[in-house]
Amino acid sequence: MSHGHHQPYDPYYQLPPAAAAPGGEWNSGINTLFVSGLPDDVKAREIHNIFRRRPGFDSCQLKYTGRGNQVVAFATFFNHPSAIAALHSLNGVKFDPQSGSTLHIELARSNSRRKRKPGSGAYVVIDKRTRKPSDAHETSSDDGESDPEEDPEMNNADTAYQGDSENAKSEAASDPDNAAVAVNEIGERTAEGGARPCSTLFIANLGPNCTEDELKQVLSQYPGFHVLKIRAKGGMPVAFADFEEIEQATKVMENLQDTTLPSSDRGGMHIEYARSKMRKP
DNA sequence: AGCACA
Repeated sequence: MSHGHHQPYDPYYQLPPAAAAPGGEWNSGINTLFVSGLPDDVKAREIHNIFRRRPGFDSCQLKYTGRGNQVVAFATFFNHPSAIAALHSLNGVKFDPQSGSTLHIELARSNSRRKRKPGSGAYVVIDKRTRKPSDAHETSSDDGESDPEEDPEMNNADTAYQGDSENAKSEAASDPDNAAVAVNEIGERTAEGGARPCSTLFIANLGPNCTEDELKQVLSQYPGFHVLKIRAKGGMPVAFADFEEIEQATKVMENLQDTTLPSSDRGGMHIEYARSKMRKP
């Protein structure tokens, strides 16, 4: 098939605006997921149990919005790639087979500003529902374990509600001081490690336990991503990621350079252009 | 610094 677009090869060619994500930024500073599509009787514990096994998970909170019985949740990870990986693996998953409800997950518009208190519960409930006018303080219990018998079968250390009102401020929107960017502060120069631009990337400094799947989920958020191959070499895995266009590979290199995967025990990933393009499958 | 697959 012939591609509809054609652009001349030029090593100094600048990224076309069309290469940017539709809708704006490369939200590479966002570590928080916004979860909707939840049944109105969902429990924070259920949200927590879904996310807790995901690599890089930090904490989550369930929020009963005031509108209808709409319930949403926020899940916070230690870094952006972890959040993206969880997003990809959980988005669209059937949450309740009975009601047929399906998880809808997207990146939150800003990170949850709340840090989990050490030693306290890994999830939080915010209830803004209009129950009774007289009961304005809803879930506001003390910030200790207020309900130890929440779930006897899951009585690990992380099953304590803490309804505190300071959480109520962490909305999905409006948090400019935390919006975090530093997106692309590289020029259009095309000399990464001396290698010439290539639509295949070479990724090194991965942890020994990095899996192809983990990395793939991170990469697949970027347009043009094609194929990932991981190859272990002397104990240290390296990866090759192939993209449709050089410009797309460049974007990914810029955005993920030095970011640390949850599986990593070393520093962040080191990404360069591969010396040769990945062969066609 | 470490770059494979055909």
